[in-house]
Amino acid sequence: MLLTKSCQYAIQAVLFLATQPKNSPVLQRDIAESLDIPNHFLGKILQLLVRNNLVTSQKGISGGFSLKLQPEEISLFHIAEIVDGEKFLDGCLIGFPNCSDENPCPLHADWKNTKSEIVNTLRTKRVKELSSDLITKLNYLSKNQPNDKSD
Amino acid sequence: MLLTKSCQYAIQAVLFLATQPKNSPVLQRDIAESLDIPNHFLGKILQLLVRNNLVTSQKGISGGFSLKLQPEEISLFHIAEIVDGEKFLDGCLIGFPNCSDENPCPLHADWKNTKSEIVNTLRTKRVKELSSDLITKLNYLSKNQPNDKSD
DNA sequence: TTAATATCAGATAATAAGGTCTAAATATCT
DNA sequence: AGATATTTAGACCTTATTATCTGATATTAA
Repeated sequence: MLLTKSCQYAIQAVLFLATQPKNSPVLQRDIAESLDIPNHFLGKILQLLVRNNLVTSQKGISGGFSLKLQPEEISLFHIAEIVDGEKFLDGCLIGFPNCSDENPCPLHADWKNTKSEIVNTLRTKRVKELSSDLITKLNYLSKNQPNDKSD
Repeated sequence: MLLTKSCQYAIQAVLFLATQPKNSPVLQRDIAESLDIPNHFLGKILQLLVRNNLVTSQKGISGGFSLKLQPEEISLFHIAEIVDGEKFLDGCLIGFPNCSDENPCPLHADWKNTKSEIVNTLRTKRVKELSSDLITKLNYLSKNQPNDKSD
């Protein structure tokens, strides 16, 4: 898996927030149910996003989460860096220690190339244009698998 | 991590076997020490390769492991399928359930494209041409980090 | 004041990675 | 032929990491 579950959930949650009307915080529970993510696991992830200024939170009645940055400012790479760490795409494909430009493994050049394409995709894709696509998906989910994992 | 450690070790081991003279089995211990792989973990992986007819083993004195197929017949994809499972590259980048061509997540098309490139690389790269590159790497390793993890 | 909500520490479960030990096979030596 | 040392095979155990759950605390709108 290229991205951890935490990271996948984070991306999903941010995209989801972007589909919701701004200025009206969304409950963690609603996010979890809509996306079929374990509720409390999502909580931890959202806290991380809050601490990193991607999302704001509001406690108490009519509280919840909403995006802090504009959807066109947030790239998927941004989210991945926060959740999976800055070097989430570093490392040698076949696990050689000390694999580098100077001491490349037999696949170094190819993998480096592929990685830069992936990074490019993640940097280019921003929440704004992705979130609209998400709505279709959510409709599908709500029709085909009623969520029942939350409490 | 795209490939599990087991898979990375498997690829390293197969490449290493390809650098050794055919018809003279290589000891598991020697493979482990040369590549700095935990010896007994490697054992398990080699057994898997044997069961899948990629490698042959010979017990007893002057026994060891050697390639069963020709180095030009073995692609990295072949190894990855055996160790990480046939669907090691399936699945949605951001973890949507039911992500498919019919019900794509917002990144489906891009990720599908990237995956097919990765598959293409892994299918194209065969042990023959990669193993010679490996020798350079091994020389570097032997100079810079004497291996001491084996028993 | 209260109910609703996020926050946070910590426990538990699942999976990946690695280790220990014994059995089975086999070339070599006598 | 039989004993022996060497080596792979395999069952089982431990550790590390990731994923998930539980419950108590802090905050805040009503």
